[in-house]
Amino acid sequence: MTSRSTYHHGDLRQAVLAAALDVIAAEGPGALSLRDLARRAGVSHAAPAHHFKDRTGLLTALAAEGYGLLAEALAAAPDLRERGVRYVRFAVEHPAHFQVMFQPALLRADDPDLLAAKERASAELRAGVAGLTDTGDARSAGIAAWSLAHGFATLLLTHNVTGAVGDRDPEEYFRSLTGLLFSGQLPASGRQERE
Amino acid sequence: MTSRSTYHHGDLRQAVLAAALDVIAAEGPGALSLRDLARRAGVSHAAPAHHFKDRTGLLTALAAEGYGLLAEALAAAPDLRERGVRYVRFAVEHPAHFQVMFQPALLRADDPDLLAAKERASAELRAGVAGLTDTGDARSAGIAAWSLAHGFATLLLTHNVTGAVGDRDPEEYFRSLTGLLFSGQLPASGRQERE
DNA sequence: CCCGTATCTAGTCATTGACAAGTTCTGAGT
DNA sequence: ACTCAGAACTTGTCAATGACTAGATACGGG
Repeated sequence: MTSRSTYHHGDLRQAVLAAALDVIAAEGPGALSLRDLARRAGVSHAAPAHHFKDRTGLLTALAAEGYGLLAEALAAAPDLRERGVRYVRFAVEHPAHFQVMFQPALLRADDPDLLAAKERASAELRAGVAGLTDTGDARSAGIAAWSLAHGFATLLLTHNVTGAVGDRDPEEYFRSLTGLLFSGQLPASGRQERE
Repeated sequence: MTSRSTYHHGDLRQAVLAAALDVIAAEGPGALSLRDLARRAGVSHAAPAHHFKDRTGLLTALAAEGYGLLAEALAAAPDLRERGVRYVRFAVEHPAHFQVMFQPALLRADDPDLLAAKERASAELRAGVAGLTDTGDARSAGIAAWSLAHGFATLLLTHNVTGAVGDRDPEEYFRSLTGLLFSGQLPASGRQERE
């Protein structure tokens, strides 16, 4: 990709997005440099700006893409637990997207594409608890489930549970976690001594 | 703080840390600039570097401070649920610390102070599930509880549950979430239709 | 074939992080 | 009280970056 015979790159937008994902996954969003991405794509230093306006624009495009992928990943899940598993799988398979999606400070919050994609993903999340309305507060139930999946995914990506998960498949581990929770093994309100 | 009669600032380290917390809470870690912090403290542009080596050093110091504060906040909680509530409270009251603590890419992972503080906080987290060993896998139970609290805290700080929480106290809302979970209101494995 | 426009290049400026070298102050030891 | 080693801070500098502007090139509809 370093040399290029034609004046036009052909698919610079996708090339930059792909390179950005690599950089973010490896070194985080802070290490992202438009000029570096331009070099990787073999174009001049200002070329990426034409597609994304600025750094924030690029990150916003990535986040929107991420929400779209998440919506796809969650679609047609058989039940709530499986939806959680897919949420975790998404985070593991798309760590760069996931990171950017949940750092509002990096994004243009009012971007139309971002809002639309976010709404699609949000609808999928809500669909996961749509059938639980009569057993309690569906919205709260959804937030509880989302918190569990999101927290596990985040801790996973920040290397805070690597020891416990070990060689096990993270998705499988998460499945067992949900089993643990809903079987009542965790007496959250039970008193206990300070060790 | 803009003018200063003495050659030495007196407490530049603390001044820079405090200013950094303001910036991060308002605009995220990416907006952090050592030179800007120097200006706010009324010192020359290179003064902060003497205390923190570089940008990563500053962020690492903040993260270490954060883990110390978290360990304090969790200490002597009466039960697991209350420990979760305090975890959420910590995130709400120290959003800048919380953000930095869970972005490994920003930190020097092998920093001794960071590791020590992290270990203290980790010990407090483990203590929360120390009494549950006979009811199941204590480590997994701990990770489940941590995931729930961490996920809710993260979603809260990223403005992803503001609508649901509304005017309610986030801590109180989280308390009710744990109640929902452990009362078996959430049939995670129950089949359900696609809406 | 022509021209409007999308795509990309080249040049520039202010800002930043990092480093080096020099200056001012503090305080421990005698 | 004196010295001096080192901590705290300043000044100067360099390469890299984001953002902007103006201009060159190529594509595609009419």
